[in-house]
Amino acid sequence: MPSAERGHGLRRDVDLLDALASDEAAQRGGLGVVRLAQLTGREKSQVSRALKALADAGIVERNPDNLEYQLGWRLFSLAARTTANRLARVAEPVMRRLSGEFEETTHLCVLRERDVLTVLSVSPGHSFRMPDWEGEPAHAACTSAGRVLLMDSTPDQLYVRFGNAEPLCGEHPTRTRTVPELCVVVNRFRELGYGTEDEEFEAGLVGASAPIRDFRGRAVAAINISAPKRRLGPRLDEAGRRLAAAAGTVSAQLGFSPRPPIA
Amino acid sequence: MPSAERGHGLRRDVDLLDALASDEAAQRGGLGVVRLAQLTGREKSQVSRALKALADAGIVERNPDNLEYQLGWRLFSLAARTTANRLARVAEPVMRRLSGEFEETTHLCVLRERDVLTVLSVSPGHSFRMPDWEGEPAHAACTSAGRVLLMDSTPDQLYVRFGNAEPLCGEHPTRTRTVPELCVVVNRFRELGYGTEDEEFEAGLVGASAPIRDFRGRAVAAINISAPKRRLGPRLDEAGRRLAAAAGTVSAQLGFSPRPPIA
DNA sequence: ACGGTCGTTGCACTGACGGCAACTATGCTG
DNA sequence: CAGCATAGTTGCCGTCAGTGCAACGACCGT
Repeated sequence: MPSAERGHGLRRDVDLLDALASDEAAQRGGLGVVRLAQLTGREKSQVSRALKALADAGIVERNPDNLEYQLGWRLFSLAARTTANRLARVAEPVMRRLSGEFEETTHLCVLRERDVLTVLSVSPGHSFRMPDWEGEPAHAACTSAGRVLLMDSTPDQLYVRFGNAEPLCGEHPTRTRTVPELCVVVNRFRELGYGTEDEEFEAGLVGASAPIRDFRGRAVAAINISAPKRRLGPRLDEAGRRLAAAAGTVSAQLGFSPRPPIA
Repeated sequence: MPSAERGHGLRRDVDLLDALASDEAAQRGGLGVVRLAQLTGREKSQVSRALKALADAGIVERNPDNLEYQLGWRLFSLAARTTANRLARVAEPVMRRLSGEFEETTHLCVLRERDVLTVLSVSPGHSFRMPDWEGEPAHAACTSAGRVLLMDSTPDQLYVRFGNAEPLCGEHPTRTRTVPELCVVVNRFRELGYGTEDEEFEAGLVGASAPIRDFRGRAVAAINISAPKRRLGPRLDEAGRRLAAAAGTVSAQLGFSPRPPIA
């Protein structure tokens, strides 16, 4: 049996989409069949047929000249309907205000498996950094944003999520290496209402985060602000409180009522 | 024979995604397996399995409480990483048409910091696309394109972006020298849906611009047409309306849906 | 406890995907 | 212009993965 591995059918097509969203595809206008076959490890004939089907569905589009493929209109239409997008639309004005107040970049993050995904970045108007509002980069859950998103988890759930993958945060000089230690930190964050990080994710970088809750009360996202320690360090706890208030505003717009029914 | 038609594998899964993008799914938090089976005409067992695979790939997400599915972060990421690239592609043919109609050059502009960068220029004859994203000239935000790109900003944000750098447009005989004046102009443009300039950036030059929005509703670029006043002047408002319509076409291809974010 | 709905799982079947190879088209090189 | 290389499509057949049915477990309200 020469076939390396047989993914669950559809997962392979996702690989195609990922390849079409890669930097290489961005640099050039798109990607051809053979290149896509290389990138995904599939047969070029399969790639040809799969792409034809995908193009038929509008997921990808083809340039009639190059015969190169790119992501299609339907994907963008779908992306507009994701919860991440709804969140971003509600949170963006609040984040803009925060960015203006602190003159730093704020991020909107969601939790995916063991990673934190930055969905939206808002920089103050005069930021010198490029608009790196990438959707993709995923960080380990040793950031304040990640820990804030874990606030609702029980120790058992933390174990399920992180298994025995210790140390949790790789080789960084982090104080929390095991799940029990993470529980302690998360508990403190829960009582505070916000979380902070002090060079735990990256040297010289500090940050604060606060959870956004949906109508059910679940922490669905986190607002984060991070910056070099010498700039934000002294104001870190103030930033945390402001973030908590801002996150509360967003949560309210999502239908979250702080002290819901009952007790 | 219950089976209506058998699409090419993934096409059926696209039906699922479409159902998850429906208004019904947006109103409620998500959709359950049985409902999705009804909407797509598939077996519920198949829907269950297919969704499990899709969730595994990150295309959809599951609410652990309801067991309901909703569109996932990966769609958002794919689209976010590709919009910049797609922008020039979908805008180019539209701009070519506009150039032909008006016999003038159209520009595609993006906002960076306090400057407007021209990314693509289309003349009735040929088109020049700027290498990388670095457009060659950087104009102050006193052009119609720049102001159109500022349509979503609040006065506070404008202050953050431009600080106290007055007069805003250098020594040119411009009517807007301060941020409050800029706010007035921007507000008018927002109501119009397009913006115009009359010798404000350069003597003898008039122009019109309209904003292009991506799938998340952000004004990511502006489509602009500028020419000597004696040629374009009389048709300037007509040009503005045409630009707004053209920009709407491009926005739609970027997944922009005019609907407001949430109830 | 009961019926009702929702969601998952087991299992046999078959048709659609998987790979190989032949074919066409285009471009580069001597 | 022949020759070679690369890109892309199509035909073919074996087999594997999706399909449908039905049984099962979970949950909810009366």
